[in-house]
Amino acid sequence: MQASAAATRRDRQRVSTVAEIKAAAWADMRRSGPHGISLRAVARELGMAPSALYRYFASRDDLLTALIIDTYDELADALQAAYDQTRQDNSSNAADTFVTVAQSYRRWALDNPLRYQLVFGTSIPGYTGTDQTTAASLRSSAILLRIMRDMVDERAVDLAAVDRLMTDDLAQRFGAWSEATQDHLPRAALMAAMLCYVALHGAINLEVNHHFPQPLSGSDDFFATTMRAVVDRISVGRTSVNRSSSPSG
Amino acid sequence: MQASAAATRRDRQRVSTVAEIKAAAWADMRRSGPHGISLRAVARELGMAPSALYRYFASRDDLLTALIIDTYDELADALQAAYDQTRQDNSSNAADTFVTVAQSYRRWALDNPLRYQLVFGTSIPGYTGTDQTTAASLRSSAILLRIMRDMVDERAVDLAAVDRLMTDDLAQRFGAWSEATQDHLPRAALMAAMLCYVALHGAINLEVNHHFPQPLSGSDDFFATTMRAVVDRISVGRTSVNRSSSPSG
DNA sequence: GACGTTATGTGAACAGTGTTCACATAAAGA
DNA sequence: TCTTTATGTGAACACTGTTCACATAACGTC
Repeated sequence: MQASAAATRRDRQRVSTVAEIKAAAWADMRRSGPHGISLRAVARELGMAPSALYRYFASRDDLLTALIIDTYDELADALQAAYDQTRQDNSSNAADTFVTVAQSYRRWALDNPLRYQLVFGTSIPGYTGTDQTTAASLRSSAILLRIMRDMVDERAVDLAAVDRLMTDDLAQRFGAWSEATQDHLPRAALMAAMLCYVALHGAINLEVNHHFPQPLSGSDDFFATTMRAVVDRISVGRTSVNRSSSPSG
Repeated sequence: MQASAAATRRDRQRVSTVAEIKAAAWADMRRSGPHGISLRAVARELGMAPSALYRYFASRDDLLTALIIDTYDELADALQAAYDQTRQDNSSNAADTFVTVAQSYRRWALDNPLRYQLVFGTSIPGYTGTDQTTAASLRSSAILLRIMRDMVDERAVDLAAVDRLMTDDLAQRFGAWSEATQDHLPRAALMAAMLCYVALHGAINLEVNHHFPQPLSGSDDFFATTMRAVVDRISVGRTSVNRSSSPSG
């Protein structure tokens, strides 16, 4: 009887094989696009029969789901790292942190377009397993909500102004959401977070999918300015001014 | 020799067959998802040999590209109709028109999720033919720019404020874009349009792909309020106030 | 009208795919 | 040592997109 971490040798072999399969699948995807993954190609690369893969993944879609979950985790790691690094530099406020984390989000998406498209594109044809994938996405959104918590604590969010935007229906919906969360962010803060997230997602998604107009392609400033603008929209005492040529630096 | 419109009977037969193929492809997609389209299934549905389809489309990807282009046109038609209808009601200003057109955009996307995902998801594995598809997308963006033109004419956009947001690099990029367009919209107006478009795309894309938090699922108000907020962000004399429970009505 | 040309459709074939199944074999636990 | 369990094999099935030689029907032209 060994320690439960190492477990039996066969167990260790198993996780190693699973990792190999995933690695080969990523390599295959790098060649054939997000949906061009082929079980047989993966099996060929590992030098085993195609049917052997079914000992590790119940189907091709299951393999894709595993890759999606890993990708969510990877994104969350990137965001968490950016958050931690910016926060420990205690000269910057929460609004700056948001812009920095948003930029690292974009950087990750542009550096890993395949991973991004796998997660935020039309993932799986019959997309089952929505339970697992949405659970995996929670870590990323938790980081964004954490930043909003910081902003609220710093009195940086104009909660009254955002509240004034909401209809009765919206106030009720965000109120319900607020009560469902652990740390009860004010409903206006959740609305503010959604406003930021919508802009963040829209900008990145358009850019990764090449839906940007030519003159903006590859512009770091546009994204930074957009994030600045939206965070300014929900801030107290809107004082956005002209910044030097590279606001990301 | 007949009129060039009707052309020969064979030509008429051809466009009819093309239409039938597309219709069968849409039906197939309704069953098997955006990427589950099968040439053989389409051929089976039309009662013809699979190889016969190659007389009409050079490949499966070509068929998909045709569907994408048709979809872009369909979306542009929906936006154009919303624009025309709102503008002829000359009591509403351009900012209202933007919100209305944005809502019809969202409505179209929610009513036709497959079409939407086909265009804005990870379209074609090796996505060739970007030339044709981007050309087809121009009609839709032209409508949004047209609304921005209306807003500028109504002095509704705070061009100075938006200009103050831009870095030197951005000012140059948007300046180049402005000179490249037909009616020379001020660079700040183009930036303002992009800010609106980013929010519009982000909100719709998240909702269609089910990336919204539970309490917001199916909320018309959230989208309307978000669009209001972003258009207010770039407007002169920001006067956004609480509206009645259904701002879309 | 008849005649060559062009467009359209057929069926077989090829290479590839995901998935299943009966079977072998190596490792693990009793 | 013996039984159970996990892992791997190879053949098979039912698909897929695509190509090719071949037939046929409609067309433009003489």
